[in-house]
Amino acid sequence: MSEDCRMAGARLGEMAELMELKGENPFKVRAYQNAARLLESADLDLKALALEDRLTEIKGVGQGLADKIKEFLTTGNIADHEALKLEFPAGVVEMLKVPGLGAKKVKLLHDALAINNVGELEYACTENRLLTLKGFGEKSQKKILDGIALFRRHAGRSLLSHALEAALPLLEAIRRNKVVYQAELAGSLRRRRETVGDIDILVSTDEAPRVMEFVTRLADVESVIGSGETKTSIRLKSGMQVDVRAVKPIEFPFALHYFTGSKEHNVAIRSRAQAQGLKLNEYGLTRSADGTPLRCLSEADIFKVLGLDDIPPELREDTGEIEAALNHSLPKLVSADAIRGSIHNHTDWSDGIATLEEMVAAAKRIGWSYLGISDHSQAAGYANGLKPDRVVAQHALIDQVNAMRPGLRVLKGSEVDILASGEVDFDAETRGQFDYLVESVHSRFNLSVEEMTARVLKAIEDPQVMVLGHPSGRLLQARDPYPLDYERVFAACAREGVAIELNANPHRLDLDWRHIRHARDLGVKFFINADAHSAPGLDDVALYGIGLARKGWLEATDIVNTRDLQGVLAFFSERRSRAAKLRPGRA
DNA sequence: GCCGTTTTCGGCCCGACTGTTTTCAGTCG
Repeated sequence: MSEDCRMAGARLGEMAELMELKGENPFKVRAYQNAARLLESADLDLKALALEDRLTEIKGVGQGLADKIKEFLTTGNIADHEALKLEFPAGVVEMLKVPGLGAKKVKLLHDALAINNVGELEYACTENRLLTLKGFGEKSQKKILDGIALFRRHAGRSLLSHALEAALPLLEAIRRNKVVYQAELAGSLRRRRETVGDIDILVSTDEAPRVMEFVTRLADVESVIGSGETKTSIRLKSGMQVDVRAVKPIEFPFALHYFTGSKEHNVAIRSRAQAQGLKLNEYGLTRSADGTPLRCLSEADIFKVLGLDDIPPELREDTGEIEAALNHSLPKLVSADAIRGSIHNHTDWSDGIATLEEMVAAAKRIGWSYLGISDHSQAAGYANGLKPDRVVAQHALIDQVNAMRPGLRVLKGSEVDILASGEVDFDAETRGQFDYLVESVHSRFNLSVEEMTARVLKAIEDPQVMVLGHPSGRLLQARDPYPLDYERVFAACAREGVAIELNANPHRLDLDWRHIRHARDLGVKFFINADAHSAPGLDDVALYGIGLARKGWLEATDIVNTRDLQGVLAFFSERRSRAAKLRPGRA
């Protein structure tokens, strides 16, 4: 049922893009965007609501949109949407993804220069054809070329979350096939990389051709790229490519290790095997001298034969995991059941879609013992940030909820903007009313590395700041991280007792796992936070945040929100006393 | 197209930044 919701939302979103290109009333476009965003992150039984004529009870859905949704539910299409698609080729819509290009400019490029896709746009830039257009100069042409380069770097890859959502149902379907003994995800998906190029599924069976045949007939398949006896590549309707490989049961552990990668990890492992007089490939592990196969029933067995501890897939990036496995110093990686709460979450008081009570109920369902509410601060006008009077009102509500003993403790927080000056939003008195602050950069991304670092370092000094939120500011496939001297920021966080956030939103996954270990080695502690803007958003901690922490080699003790409520409050007071010692006399 | 202690029309967030202009349009968050 939530699938209907997501798909209807996606359709309305596409319609909004097309209407924007067409130059429709911007407020009408926004109405479609709002409804799309809401539907895509909500979990409503649309069919039931439609049947009872109650679609208009959804906030932001009036009679017009209700009719469109109903049309989609009954016919699978929306006539207006089909008509709009005829007006603009898909390549024109794609140009909207180039940073710096909006609907107006794309339409002008399409109308005046007959540019139909990103490739033609790039060519037109190199021919200086944009310069003839009103409102375009050399700098904008250069900016568009840079934007295309960024767009290209991400093309063909998918977010981990999208890939997992597509892969898990396929995996289940394959596992249900009775000639399949075992099936697992492999590749970068199994290693929980933040983006993946394709979905790899490995199958153990004695009847490979039957499995291959079965795979080509799965529901979501758009086309079969290729299909042989043991390997089939398909393209899903979503555009994602899936490679399914079938091996014999005895080969499965070796193939699983091989196809999980990374390539770099495999090279290092194979050379280690070679040095021991062994040969490792996707079919087995044999003695080089006489070809005698060594039996392994699991990946752990393979590592054991090579004198190594079992290396979790997330660590297989050839960044020291093999040495650690040799020295028995691999970390005992954190798991989802260790998490006791999340302290960076939004409600409909700012830009979330769920009420505070709904968020609390969802957190309770997960089994958390505390939930921090951290709506945006006043400077975040675009996100409906709270002014001091609304802070007071929200705190009264939180007191009320806590007084009703909801089964967990609601903490009073705020995601405060780090202003361009490095000041933290709100006056000191208002800041003092919170249990804690998560501070984040949301504006002025184009500072130099010195300016940005100075800005963040200054903001860390506020004694109420407990967490540095999404430290790099990156949006996967959409926005590069802003320049920041991580070394100095990590050192300052360690000294101040300020934790660094591992933002579990699948579009962020920030701090990047490549930096996490270094921060930990400098003494930094972490929060894995949902940054939820809806009730289901809280699940991102378990779905994606844990994978991020594991890729960063973290154990439960590195992560503050594995502690109970008292432990988290103790972390806050420790932070305050450190700030007081570092800057005696300041509030 | 949605919404209503401003309720059936008229507003819907709005300021900063950029590149282009010479007072502004488009994009972004």
